[in-house]
Amino acid sequence: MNPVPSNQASEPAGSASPSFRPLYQQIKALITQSLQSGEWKPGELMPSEVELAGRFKVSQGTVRKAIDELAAENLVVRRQGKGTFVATHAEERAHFRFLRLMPDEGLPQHSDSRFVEVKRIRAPAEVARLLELKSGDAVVYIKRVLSFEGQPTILEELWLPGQLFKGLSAERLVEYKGPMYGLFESEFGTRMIRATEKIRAVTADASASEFLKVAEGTPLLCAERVSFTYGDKAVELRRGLYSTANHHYLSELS
Amino acid sequence: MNPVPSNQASEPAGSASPSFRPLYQQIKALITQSLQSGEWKPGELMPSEVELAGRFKVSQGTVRKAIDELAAENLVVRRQGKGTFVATHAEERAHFRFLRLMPDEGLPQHSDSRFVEVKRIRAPAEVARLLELKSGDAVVYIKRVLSFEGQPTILEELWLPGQLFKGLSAERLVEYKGPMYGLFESEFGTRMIRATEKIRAVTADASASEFLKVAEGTPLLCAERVSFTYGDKAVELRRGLYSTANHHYLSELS
DNA sequence: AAGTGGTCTAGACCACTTT
DNA sequence: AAGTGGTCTAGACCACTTC
Repeated sequence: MNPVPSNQASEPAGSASPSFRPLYQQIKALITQSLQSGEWKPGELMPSEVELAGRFKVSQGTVRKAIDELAAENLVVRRQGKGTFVATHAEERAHFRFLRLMPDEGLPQHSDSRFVEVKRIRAPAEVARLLELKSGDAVVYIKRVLSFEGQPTILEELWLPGQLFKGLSAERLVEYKGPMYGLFESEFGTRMIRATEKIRAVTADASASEFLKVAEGTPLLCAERVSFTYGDKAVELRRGLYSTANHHYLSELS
Repeated sequence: MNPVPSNQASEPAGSASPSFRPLYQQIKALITQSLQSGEWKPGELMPSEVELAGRFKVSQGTVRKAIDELAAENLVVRRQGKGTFVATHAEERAHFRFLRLMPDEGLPQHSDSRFVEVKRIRAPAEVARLLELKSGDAVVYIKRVLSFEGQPTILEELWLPGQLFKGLSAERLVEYKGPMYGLFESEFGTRMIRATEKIRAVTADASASEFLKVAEGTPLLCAERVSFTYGDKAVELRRGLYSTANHHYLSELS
């Protein structure tokens, strides 16, 4: 009667540890695989819960619990009456998902991006370490300045694995409208789903003072971000210098 | 047959808006009320799901979904086989819940706290605004230095509503072991459940340089935290200066 | 009217803890 | 053995969207 595959049967005999994996977790892993493989692309409508339940031979409630967790992790988006969609960075509401710098007064504004440098280099040791590459592997290096309402506010450097971003050029970056993560997702099939940032206080050196139009020695936030795609694979290193004269970094603790 | 109170019937006739409130949300609100009123105290075992289902005349599944959300918000903690417990700050794992400053190398360490000043004052205008008090209302002011492995790292000022923290004294603070939130919860019945921090970069002034043993002009993180208890009521303002020579502020983006 | 996600119920069984 | 939370199922109905 019960179509559930035995949890115990498939475990190695010697496994003394908690060898129990709920069915909905297994379903979640299968759905994640389909997302990663591109069976359903960002922005697209996924099969309905009923359909997935049929495919996996489980009840709708079990599929539901799996999708609930994927929605909580922002991998998919549910819309009542319409269906479940693959999350995408090419959406208005996604623009500020990874940007925690907020204006002291008023609502978040869109930024203008000015690219200072785009080139391919060999990964320095520290970049290679954080991106889990071999030292000397090819990486794309990008340097840009972000301005809010005409005020230069962020000086940012990025390093991306060269292997994943083969056709990435300055021209393509300049002509693309919207956040870079949208471009990465649509043109290079790499979707960022999570990131961690380490933040420190530093002072502006000559270069930073010039790009951000602040005095040398001005205190700045330094945010070092590592972004991950499916399977917790690191695919971006970003180091930003934030001017906090009229902005602050917002952190919600819960 | 259905014990569910009608969602529509009790609505005002003219209500054109989305006047629908799922049953589990109503149950969640009722449970939250009991938490807030102290019917079950921090650290205590709550009634079982079956018992609550009986009390509220709903199915166990509905109670379960309510508690699921409370657990996700860290208001309660579930333990399989034992029961559901009211969350508490007087626990090892809660110590680092609101502290995002991590050592660059090694695991998080416990801090030593040295109190510089504890007094009652009238709330300055800005403090009153952030704590939603009237300007001039009594507040408790605390200033302290936190050290990790002997190194002074955080210079912190706190403002607490005087009304809620009547017996709070320097002696009580010094003799209490563990995080301040544990003291607030056990002695003053005020439990912090959420906070927001705004972070900026500043430079050390004469006072900060003395307390943190750094040169004047050293860049520091300035974190301004407002903490909330049940009902999104602000009950603490905290302003910390963090030395980021050997530490960083960790932010998870998801 | 039909299809989707969202809620609610009732009952069975499992994993874990305590008695 | 008894009690707790955790999983899974099956079916009903609701709210929302589209046809």
